[in-house]
Amino acid sequence: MPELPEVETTRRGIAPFVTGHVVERVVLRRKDLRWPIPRAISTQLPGQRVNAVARRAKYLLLHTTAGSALLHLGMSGSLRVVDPALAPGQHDHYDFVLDSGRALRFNDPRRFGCLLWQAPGEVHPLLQNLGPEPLNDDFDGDWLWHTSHGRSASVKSFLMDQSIVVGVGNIYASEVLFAAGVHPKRAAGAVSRTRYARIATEIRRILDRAISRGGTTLRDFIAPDGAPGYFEQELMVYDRSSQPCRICGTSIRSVVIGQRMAYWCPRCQH
DNA sequence: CGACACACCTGGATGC
DNA sequence: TGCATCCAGGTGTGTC
Repeated sequence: MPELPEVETTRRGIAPFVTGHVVERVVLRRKDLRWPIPRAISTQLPGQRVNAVARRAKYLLLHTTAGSALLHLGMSGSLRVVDPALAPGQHDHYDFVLDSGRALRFNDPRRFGCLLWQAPGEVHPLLQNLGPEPLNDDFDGDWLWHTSHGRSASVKSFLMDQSIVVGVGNIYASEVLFAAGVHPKRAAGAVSRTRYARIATEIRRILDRAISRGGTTLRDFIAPDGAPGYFEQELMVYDRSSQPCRICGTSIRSVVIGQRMAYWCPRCQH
């Protein structure tokens, strides 16, 4: 489900209810999600005050002085702030019960998400091989251009590789390449420096815009307050197979690239 | 290293 | 209505 805009929407939604509060209790209704939930979540986290709710790539971090809880939403995960007395649903896998009398509750039908622990001063292995944050200043077209040198894989797969740049998933990869006028199947190493500058600009613009719209809701994404994301209304190509291009009217096409569906306009993209 | 297929899991949509 | 099939926003792992 969530790409960077949905994770950032989630972060902003929970932060006011979590930051500065003590996690009084952790309720685990399963012992594992994608991976086993480490003991530290039960032994270290309770009693700790959350100093900040941060995001790195598509991971959320709840920082405390004892360490940080590392959360990933996977494909179908979502977080909500609830009354802990509210009966949990079938896929509500854990709660962090706060001293405010509220609870942060995680729901994830497919269980591709994870809940892990990062000790103070350490960087979790899952965070060690990540590329730059696309909304930070150290990311630009020249980084993409240099990194793409000699790569034969498609530019769409390249942009979705989290070691190249983080946060761009299947929806926004198609949207970015449409906006930049680049065919998704083009070899990453065959895209010009000028065109990468445009791609970098569009990544920033589209992710920013999607965040301001509360993300994209296609099937089941909800913000912590229960609101859907409104960027779906602004999608130019994603999930619009055989519908007219919003720019030129040509029928939008789809093709599988790297096991994922890609969408593009045959007239606007080359 | 890079490229790629596969795995994990459930639920909704579709087709017969 | 029931059942089979396919598809879905992510990403680590194994193989070549």
